[in-house]
Amino acid sequence: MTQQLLLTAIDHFGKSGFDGASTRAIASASGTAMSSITYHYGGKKGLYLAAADHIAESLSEGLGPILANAREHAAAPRNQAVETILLLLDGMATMMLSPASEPWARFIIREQQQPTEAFERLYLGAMRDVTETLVALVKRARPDLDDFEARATSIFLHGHALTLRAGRAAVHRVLGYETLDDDVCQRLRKRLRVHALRILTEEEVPS
Amino acid sequence: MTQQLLLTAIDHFGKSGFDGASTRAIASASGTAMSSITYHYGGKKGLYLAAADHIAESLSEGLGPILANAREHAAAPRNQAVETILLLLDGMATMMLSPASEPWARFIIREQQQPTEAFERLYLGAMRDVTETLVALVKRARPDLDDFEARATSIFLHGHALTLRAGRAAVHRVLGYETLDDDVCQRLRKRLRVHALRILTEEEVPS
DNA sequence: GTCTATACTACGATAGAC
DNA sequence: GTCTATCGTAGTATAGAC
Repeated sequence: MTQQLLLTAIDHFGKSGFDGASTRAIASASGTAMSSITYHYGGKKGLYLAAADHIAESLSEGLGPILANAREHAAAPRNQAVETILLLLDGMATMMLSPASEPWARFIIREQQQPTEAFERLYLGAMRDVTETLVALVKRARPDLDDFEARATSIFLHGHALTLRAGRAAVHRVLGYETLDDDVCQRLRKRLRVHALRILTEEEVPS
Repeated sequence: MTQQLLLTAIDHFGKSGFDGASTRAIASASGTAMSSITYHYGGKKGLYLAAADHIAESLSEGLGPILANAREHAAAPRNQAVETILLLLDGMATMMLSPASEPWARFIIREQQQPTEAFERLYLGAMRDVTETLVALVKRARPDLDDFEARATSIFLHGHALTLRAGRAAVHRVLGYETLDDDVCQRLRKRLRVHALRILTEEEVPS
């Protein structure tokens, strides 16, 4: 039951924000009484933070295999580092394109605009692993970049995947599709791969 | 007074969403009575839509000169098209990095996750001009791409600027800065330019 | 542990004074 | 055009039955 309460909470908080979501509605949609939120989580804020923790856990689990693989190649030779980054980015893009990510991505994006204690938990619990792994790989793939440039590059690479969620409504409009079917998703991922490859390939030094 | 009401509304709706924001708080922060919202906008929903319209107008005005320049170069030769795109992207990045964009960007990002009638107004009133101009320029810069590829490329290029707002909290963490000063912003824009340039340069065909 | 009942606060809308 | 006053509704929290 507490599991269902968490899933419903992520959905409602993501859609309406902390203030906009109502504990009555969350409890009702979870098939229980509102007072069970008080019993299990101590109140609305406790439920909100528990929802953030649950997202962090799911995220870590979802990217777990890819992240483990990426960490193994943290000291890999350059071409292998590039390929590892492409794999990681494709995993992130696949998540962002999946309908399953809609509820928790909404929650995270909302927290990004106005971070609270919940963002701290999201970042330390799951996001930091991803970003720091990505930065390490970028440094491996592009040893010519300094620390800032490598971090900025990581942000923009990560941003390719993020855009597919954060700008979803615009993506639909620009492509002219009301839904993104498997074929479209695959073509978007292909394009993302091409972009990343070009960004990760060191510039030829002109004579 | 109705101007102040709109600005406050954008801020409150952006932060708390439609449900979470309260007309009492908006009116109070604007130095007027709640009933003036009913008088001027017919109610909470009317104020929300008026806020979206106001954002669309501001956005159009803000990017106006750059967009006008971009449209002039819609049929420009390739190198010029690339340079025009870089200019447009830099303008968008500068907006996204500016503290002034925080309130309305929050509003738009929220609408992107769960579009309502307000997104329709934002898109048709301002965003479509930007995206369609960008798509036309990308086709000019990369005639080797088909329609879908050009649109996907436009989305990801646009995404570079979007990421600076939508993932702002993560940007702070990854870079290790609590605020983005002028120097950091300039280096981020420089990096964005490098990425865009690489993406817009046609691949050499390997023998 | 899960429910119902209730206390208290804040919401949006509206009527009416000025 | 802007204010105050008020109505009905819905919010969170809490107490207490079972």
